[in-house]
Amino acid sequence: MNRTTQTKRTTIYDLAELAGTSASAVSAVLNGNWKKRRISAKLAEKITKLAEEQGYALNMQASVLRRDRSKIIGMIVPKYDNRYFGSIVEQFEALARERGLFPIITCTMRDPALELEAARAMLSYQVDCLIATGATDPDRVMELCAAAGVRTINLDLPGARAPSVISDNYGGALELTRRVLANCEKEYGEKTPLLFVGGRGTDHNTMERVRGFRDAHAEAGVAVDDTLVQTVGYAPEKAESAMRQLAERMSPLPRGMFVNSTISLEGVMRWIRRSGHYADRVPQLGCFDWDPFVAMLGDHIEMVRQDVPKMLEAVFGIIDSGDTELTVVQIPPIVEKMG
Amino acid sequence: MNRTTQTKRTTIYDLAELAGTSASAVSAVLNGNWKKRRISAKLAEKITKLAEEQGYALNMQASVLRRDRSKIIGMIVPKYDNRYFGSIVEQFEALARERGLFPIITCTMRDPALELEAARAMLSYQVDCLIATGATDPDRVMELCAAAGVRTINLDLPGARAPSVISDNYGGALELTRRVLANCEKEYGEKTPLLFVGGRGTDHNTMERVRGFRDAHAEAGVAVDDTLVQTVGYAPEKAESAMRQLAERMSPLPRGMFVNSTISLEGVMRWIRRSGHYADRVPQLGCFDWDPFVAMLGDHIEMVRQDVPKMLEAVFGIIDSGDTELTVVQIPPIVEKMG
DNA sequence: CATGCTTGCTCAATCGATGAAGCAAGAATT
DNA sequence: AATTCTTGCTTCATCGATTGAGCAAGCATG
Repeated sequence: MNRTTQTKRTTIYDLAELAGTSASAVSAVLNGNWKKRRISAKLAEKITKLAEEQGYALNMQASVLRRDRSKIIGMIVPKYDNRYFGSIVEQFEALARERGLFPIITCTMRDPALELEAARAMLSYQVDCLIATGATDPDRVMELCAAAGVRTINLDLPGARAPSVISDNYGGALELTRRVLANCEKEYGEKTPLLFVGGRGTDHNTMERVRGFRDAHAEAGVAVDDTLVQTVGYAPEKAESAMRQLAERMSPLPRGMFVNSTISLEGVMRWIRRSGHYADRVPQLGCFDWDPFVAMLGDHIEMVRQDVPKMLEAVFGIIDSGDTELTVVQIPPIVEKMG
Repeated sequence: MNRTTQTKRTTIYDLAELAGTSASAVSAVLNGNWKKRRISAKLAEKITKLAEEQGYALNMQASVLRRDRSKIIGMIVPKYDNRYFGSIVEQFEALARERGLFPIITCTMRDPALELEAARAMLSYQVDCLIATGATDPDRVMELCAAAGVRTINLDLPGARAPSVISDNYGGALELTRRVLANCEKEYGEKTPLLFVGGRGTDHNTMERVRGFRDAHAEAGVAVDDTLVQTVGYAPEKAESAMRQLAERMSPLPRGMFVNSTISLEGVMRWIRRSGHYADRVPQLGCFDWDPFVAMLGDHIEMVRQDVPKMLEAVFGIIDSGDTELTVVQIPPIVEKMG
């Protein structure tokens, strides 16, 4: 049968027959430990050449089944619609590959049920390790994995039962709020409280950012009413409708805002443009997360950029060291200069 | 040993022993064809309950090894740093999961070598089908896959040897150019040629877009000099330096531009802001690709949004039908209204 | 010349799931 | 009573790679 139209793939048994040797020798040569198995260089070369000629490709399913470690590393991630998660995934793939690990990623659309289903699927594929990024219920994921003897690391959002790598949300929010407050004062000559929009009131990051937001206000001697904290979810639509409702109940609207993610900012900006509420004077904005085009939107926006390279180095640092301590590593985000 | 601290995973043999039955029966029950195998409902229920209790998870490596089809579907994708590829990946995952397929995705960073390496890795994992998205050398990928009897579908960029689903690049570019030309005329009262920036001069999409760009100019009776077509690559830095160099050689600069992707636009916008060249009057822009924040950048930007949902429906349509015809399906992109 | 060591391999069990083939017990048919 | 059919399982080979154990030939040592 012609090699290019074959339907059966070449296996080590095929190569063994062609080389007039055993499958065992072929396996040893192709997975690199032929020296340890005392295969002669001559035979090794012959087999290698044959494998190349025949377009042999290892069957990972068979290989993983036999080995104790799969060298597959999984990640679940909420969405691919923003630069933050996009760069997390890019970095993750690069660092995994560097270590000879095969990365598989699943996007959960922020759906807790999908999160667990995805984790289960990854366990079925025998991942050695699972990174839960921005998981709504990291501890539940961790539990599933623990039952299968698979380690977990939380990224972006911390969990109580596995090592976590997150941004210094409090610190970033504190600094961001300070800057926006300062911009407001410069622009309007008075100290007024900002509005906090976006994020889930129940997630750790949002709570920490709200804490930073409040503390920066306290520092400046500005009181923050509870209605000014609108943790209505991340989706643009939710931020948009929160703004709409707020505008009905409050006048004048706050001079500035702390928007919790670019994705919420999308909704806020849409509302600002459509409603015309800030037509006379643009609000001073702060956004927790970075996007190149947001940075170009004007000189009234400050941004915090989470330090994705450092975060992923920390994650792989934990993986490499085999650490299982329940540490929470906090990586300082970068507060971008305006303009 | 306690179930929660175990290191060995539960297998069908463990369940068989606990249920006092055979592994074969357990397998039949758990993969759903116990009716066909004439297992009694009573035993089925018992096994199902046991599996649940023991937190049994199928070992996919073993299962795939035995079956003829893996139900794994692969995709290679250039980058995750823009909305277009982000939504492609999100849609891909969703549609794959809908069909009971397990999606694995690899990002190639636009590196041709990584592209092939990634394809090889996916073949090792026995993918049933591989989607090559925006591949620099789709035919080489296709060749690799064909040798393993795996079907390929090209997405975004067409290949000569596998079915392809792409945008109607010519039509989109034609309409986009028309609009930007019209905006320029409205704004400046005269018909002048636009600048085309970004993309690779060798890739099909860019060539088609340039063709649309030229034809729209011809329609309007405007001549396009070759120096006005700067297909210098997609990266922001490349677009930026192309602008810098152009500004040294050309004065006045074009009134408007056709920017070939948001990622190139990032560089163009950066240059515009830094150089101050368009400080007096902003250029009229057209961008082939959509981004929510770009849409907010001002009323001088027109955008073409590729119809990702339709494109992926087309891809899965081909997969579902088992088609192998060398068709190129062209999906019309959506030309967004300004503002 | 017997013994032990080294070199260069092969054999066969194994990983976990799958499914064709087969078998035993009871029910239905002739 | 003998036969066929049906039900409800079990047995066992198989997928492809891995690896501990073992074996034969060649060489060195006492």
